[in-house]
Amino acid sequence: MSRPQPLSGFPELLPRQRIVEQQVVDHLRRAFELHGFAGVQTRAVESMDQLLRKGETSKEVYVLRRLQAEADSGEAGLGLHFDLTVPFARYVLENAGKLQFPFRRYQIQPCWRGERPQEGRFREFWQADIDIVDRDDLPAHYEVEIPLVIADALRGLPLPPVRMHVNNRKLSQGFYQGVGIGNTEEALRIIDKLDKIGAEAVAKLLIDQLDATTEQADACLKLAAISSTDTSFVDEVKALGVSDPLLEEGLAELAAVVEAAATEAPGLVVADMKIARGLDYYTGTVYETVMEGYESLGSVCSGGRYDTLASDGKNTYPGVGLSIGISRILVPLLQSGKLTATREVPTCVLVALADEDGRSEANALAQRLRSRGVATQVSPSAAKYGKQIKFADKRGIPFVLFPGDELQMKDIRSGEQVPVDLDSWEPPTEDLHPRIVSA
RNA sequence: GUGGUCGUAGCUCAGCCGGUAGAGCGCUUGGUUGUGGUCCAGGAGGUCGCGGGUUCAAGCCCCGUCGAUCACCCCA
Repeated sequence: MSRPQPLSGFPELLPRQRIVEQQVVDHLRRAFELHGFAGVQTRAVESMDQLLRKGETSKEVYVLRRLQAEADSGEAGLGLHFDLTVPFARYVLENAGKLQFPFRRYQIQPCWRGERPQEGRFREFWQADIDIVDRDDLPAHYEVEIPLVIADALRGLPLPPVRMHVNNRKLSQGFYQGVGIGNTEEALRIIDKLDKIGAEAVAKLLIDQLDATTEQADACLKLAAISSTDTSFVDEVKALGVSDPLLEEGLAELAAVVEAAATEAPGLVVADMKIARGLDYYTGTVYETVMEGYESLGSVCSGGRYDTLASDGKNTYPGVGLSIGISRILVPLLQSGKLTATREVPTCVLVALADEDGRSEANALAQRLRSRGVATQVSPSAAKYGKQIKFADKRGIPFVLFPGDELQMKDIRSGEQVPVDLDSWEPPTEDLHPRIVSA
């Protein structure tokens, strides 16, 4: 068979699926802009040292190579970006003099990682990222605002409900140092495995790798077990009897996030003390989001606060951000048929053709509709009307316009056909553009 | 990157102990001489993912490869 096969991890959508993706992107973009975020695009490519700057986190980076390059040419190594946060940090430093701070931006672009693909996990995928960065100091209220923007953006999309698990690294690390554990970063990484390997294995790791006592490990696990949809977690943590200034700070910041979310986006956020995040540049609030019924996909929207990701030595630009995994969310829903579009073309009206001589007249009719924003195309041939209707039906085009002395518009779903005044006719709002529908 | 499972028509799948392929849906033509969807009758479409091997004979067995998926890893 000479038919080309797909490339592993590089999903391509059919027109009907792409319509869904486009509308999701449009919706997110509108929502971000309503919150005052400016759009930014960065190049696909970053220098390797930039990409690996923050990373012992051995990300699988796709490296760029020129075909004609000399084997030993000392070219600056280039690679495709694996997220939008690292390029953005670079962008902020590069343009710091031209940006106004605090700077809020959204960025919706593909990312690449050379990992082994799985369901919801690809080598090329789209992320929608929002961040707010400031110079030197970033007020904590932005850690409250960012998840609310995401909640607002996700609202109105026909997706399964999501729940955002939130923690604060100050809280966890403060707690760990409060109980006397030295390497709090490593403790976080170990706690992060809790869901996967279980409490006993985590305790063993804490004891073996960090020389924690049984009591210390036990305290860490007790902390990790705490979660609540309101601020009651604060008392639960305090009841563990650990005191530490950093812990207090983290508790207050997390309480602020949870409290605001509980009123502005009820049901969205849950404080969850076992959320740690593997990435090491997070310094405050951290977020992970799961989609109901699709927990196996992992987090579909993650992020957090980073104080030192962008720093040129003189100035630091602390920020907080969240990335929506557009491909991770959409591709599984599209492939399983849970999500689709009302049609596979933008066309709202098909102008039927009685005979080929009528084509220029039909073109003129189509243009009158287009001038008022109604997507219209003319029938490909003057086949029997039954065939022309079928042409529209197969694509999901809702209306067929019949030419003649009296113009008639047929809604091919209901079969209803009525005379129309073309210069005043408009389709029902829900038919003007394709819509996303969940099955 | 490591390991497991799977790969037959556009789609979903059947195919016995190896004997050179079948169904449903879809597509197409006609019944229906400009109005589709239902119904009826016909038709087209497969080098069995690809390459090699074993065999008189391979969709079926073996090896490799590509793709899908799962676990590890990591994360959107």
